[in-house]
Amino acid sequence: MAQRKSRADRRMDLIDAARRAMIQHGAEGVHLNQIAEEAGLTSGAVLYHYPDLRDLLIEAHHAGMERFYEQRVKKISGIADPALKLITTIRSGLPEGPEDAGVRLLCELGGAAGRNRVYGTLLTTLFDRQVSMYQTILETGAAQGIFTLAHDSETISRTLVALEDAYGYRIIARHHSIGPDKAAELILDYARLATGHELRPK
Amino acid sequence: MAQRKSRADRRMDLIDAARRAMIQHGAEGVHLNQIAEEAGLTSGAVLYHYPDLRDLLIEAHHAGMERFYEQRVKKISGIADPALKLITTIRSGLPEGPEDAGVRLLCELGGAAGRNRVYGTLLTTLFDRQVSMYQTILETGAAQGIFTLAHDSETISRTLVALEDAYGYRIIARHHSIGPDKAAELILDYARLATGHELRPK
DNA sequence: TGACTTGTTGAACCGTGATTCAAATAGGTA
DNA sequence: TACCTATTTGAATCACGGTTCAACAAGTCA
Repeated sequence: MAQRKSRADRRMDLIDAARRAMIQHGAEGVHLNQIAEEAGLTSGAVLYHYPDLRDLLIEAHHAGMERFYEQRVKKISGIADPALKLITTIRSGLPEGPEDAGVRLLCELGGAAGRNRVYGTLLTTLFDRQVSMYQTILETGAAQGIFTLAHDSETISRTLVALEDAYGYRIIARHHSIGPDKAAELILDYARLATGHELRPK
Repeated sequence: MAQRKSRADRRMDLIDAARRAMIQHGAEGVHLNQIAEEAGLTSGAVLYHYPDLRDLLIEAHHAGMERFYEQRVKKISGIADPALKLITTIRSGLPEGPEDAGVRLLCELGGAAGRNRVYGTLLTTLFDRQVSMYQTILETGAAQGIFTLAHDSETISRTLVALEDAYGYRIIARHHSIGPDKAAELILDYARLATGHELRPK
């Protein structure tokens, strides 16, 4: 028998198992047994913790987004220079490659969001949070006279997040000439235009 | 009994039925019976024409993309002025609203493209074709001295298509403040920066 | 130690979807 | 008209996924 665990621990395991299963089989194509297998349990045990599987899937998506966002915040937390911060932030929004689990999970939701309001809200919220993150950086840089913004910070930030999203999809779909490096360069090209800063990492 | 049809006619019907069924139930969550019902046939009849359902789904996606692309080309075909052509093209790449069937179908593929090479290739091909479409417009405008391009035409075009894609997803997910009009305005803001043209429709 | 709680299994059951195929039917054709 | 072939149906079958639940195992606590 699989090791017995506390309710809280097991739920965390299951959320993680669901995340992995969804990446393999799709957010909507995933089956209870696949999640159970991924967690090393039987389907009954999964149902014991999540009588309604949809709740588990939503929690897994929520956790995936939270993790994605936190990782980004962490990567830029120690950086003071707005230019370097902007460069790092752009990079942190892109998948590391076609197999990047965090972004794969987010991409799974794009289609489902059209049919499922909860997923739509999750994605929308994540988008807005990322926009805020960029706005802070841009306005700090502008206040310091480092950036000369071509538009208001919200417009530029929305564009930056949109570009990350779209190139994320391209990378996941294995575009032959747009990988993480090329995508970062394309977004930086825009950022230069929008901030009037050359944005060269020292 | 449903009306008897020629092989070619029936296949067209089925492709359309599959398209509708996938929008309702997801590209991967769709079932044979749902497609059959949408086509007004029984599951057996569907299998008679498409012994492997995956072939039908791929053809349906392919047809959806073809239709989407052709509609865009058609909308801009009569326009001579590069600026107006650019504005119209941008608008034609966005869904008309959250229910827009063409874009919904494309969004369905985003996640699946990570797992399915065929879908990845389809999306990548569409992306590249749209980039070419923009390049033609930009270079015509530049040659006429109307546009002053801030980057090479490929970079700008990729950015434009990426923005369309990303805002398409936002609109489908029902973002509270980004609808078709706002999205078009955001993309135009970038296009102004990149072309040096004010891009005001007369 | 023994009762009690909680987590897990495994088997049984049920409904559903895919698949197969003989029979029925519509259209075309000689 | 009668035949021929392509298309469609409907029922039977099979496989599989979700759901339930009695039994069991592993902790917990008095």
